[in-house]
Amino acid sequence: MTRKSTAKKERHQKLVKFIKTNPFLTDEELAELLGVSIQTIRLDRLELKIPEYRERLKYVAKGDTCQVKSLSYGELVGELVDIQVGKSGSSILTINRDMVFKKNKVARGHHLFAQANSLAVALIDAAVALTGSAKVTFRQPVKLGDRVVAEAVIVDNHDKKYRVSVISKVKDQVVFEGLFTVFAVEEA
Amino acid sequence: MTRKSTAKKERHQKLVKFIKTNPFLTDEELAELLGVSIQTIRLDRLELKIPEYRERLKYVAKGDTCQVKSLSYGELVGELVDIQVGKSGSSILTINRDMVFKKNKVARGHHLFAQANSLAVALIDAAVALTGSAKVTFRQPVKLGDRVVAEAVIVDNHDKKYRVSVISKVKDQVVFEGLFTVFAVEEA
DNA sequence: AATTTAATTAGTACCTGGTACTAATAACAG
DNA sequence: CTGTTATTAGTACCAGGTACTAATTAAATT
Repeated sequence: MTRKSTAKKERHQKLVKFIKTNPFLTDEELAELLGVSIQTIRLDRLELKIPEYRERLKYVAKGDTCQVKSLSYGELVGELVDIQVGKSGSSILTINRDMVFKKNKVARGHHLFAQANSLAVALIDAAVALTGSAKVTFRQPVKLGDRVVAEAVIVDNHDKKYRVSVISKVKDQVVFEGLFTVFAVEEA
Repeated sequence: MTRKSTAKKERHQKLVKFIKTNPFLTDEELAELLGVSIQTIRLDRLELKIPEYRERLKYVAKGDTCQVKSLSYGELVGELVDIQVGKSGSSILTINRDMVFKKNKVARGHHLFAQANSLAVALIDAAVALTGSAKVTFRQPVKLGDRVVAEAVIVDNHDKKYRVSVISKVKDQVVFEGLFTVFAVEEA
C-alpha cells in the first residue's frame, strides 16, 4: 500500500467538499451520503481534523455575528470623497444589513455618528486628533441601502481646539447634524 | 397576584435582553447571570418561547436571524452586564486593536458613543427605539485593552420621549458622559 | 495461497445541553 | 392559615457527538 487506499482518499475529498458546501450535515447524514458507517465518518473527520457538527455550527454562527457586533473598523467610517485638510471634507456611507435594526431596517444612530466623527477627526492637520465632545441630532431615520453623504467643515479653531460641523444627507434631505469639538494631539 | 410576580417579569425582560445581545449563552450561564436555578431558566424560556441554545445557534448560523421571536442579535455594542428594562442598565466593552488609532492606541470616540447609544436604546421598553439627539463628552482617552463599563439610567420620560444618561468608566475613572434623547417607536 | 497490514465496522462508557415530566418546597396574597 | 404561584430538585430520555477497545473485512506483500 502506498500510503492510503484510493477509496479512502476519494471519500475524504468528497467529505471535505460535502461539509464545505453544507456544514449543517451530521455524521449520520454524511454516512448515508457516502455509503459508509458512522464510525468511518468519525475516523475520517478525526484524520482530516474536521470538527463536529455543533462546533461547525458555532463557528459559522460566530462568523456571522462577530462582524455585526462591532462597528465598521478602519481609520474612516465610510468612503472618503473629498478632503481639504484643515478646512472641509466629505464622505459617503452606504447603509448595509449589519447597520440597521432588523425589525424596521432603520440605521442605528452610532453608525451615523461614527461616519461624522471619523470625518471630523480626519480634517484636523495633526498626527492625531481626539474628539472632546459632540452635540448631535438625528433628524430623519436612515434606512437600509441609503447612501449617506456627510459634509464636514471646520468652523472654528483656537490653538489645538477645533470645532467641526458635520451635516449628513440622504438625497439632499438632512438626516444628521453634529457639532464636534476636536483636539489636535502632538506626537513625540 | 395580578398576573405575574414582578420579579418574574423583570427576569423575563432581562432574559430576553441577554439572549438578544448574546445568543451563545447556555441555560447554565443564564442561570448564573440571573441568580436562579437552571430549571427556572428553562421554564422561563418555555413561557417566552425562546428556543434552546443549539436551536439559536442554528438560526444565527443560517442567517435566518430568527423566525420564532423577533430576537435581533448583535444589537448591543459591548457585553450586557445588567439591565432593568425601563430603568437602568450596564455593559462592558473591551477595547481591541480594531477600535484604536494605530498611532497612539487611543480608542476612537465613536466606539464609546456606540456602546453608550446602544445601551441607552436597549433600556427602552418598546419594540424599537431611535436616538433623536445626544450630547456627549469624552473626558479621558481610552486605551487599547481598557475595559469600559457604561452605566445608563433613564432620567426622564414623557410619553414616547426618554432621556437617558450614560456614564462610562475605566477603573472608576469617568471617560465618557452622554445624555441621549431616545424615542420609542411603536410597531404595527 | 497464506500472511500481514490497513481499513472499516461494532460496541461501550461518557459528555453537553438540552426536553418533558413529576414532585417537593418556598414565597406570598388574601 | 390556606390556596395559588413560583421555584427548585430529580428522573428518564434525546441528539450528536468524543474516546476508546475489539472484531471483522479488504487489500497488499511475501
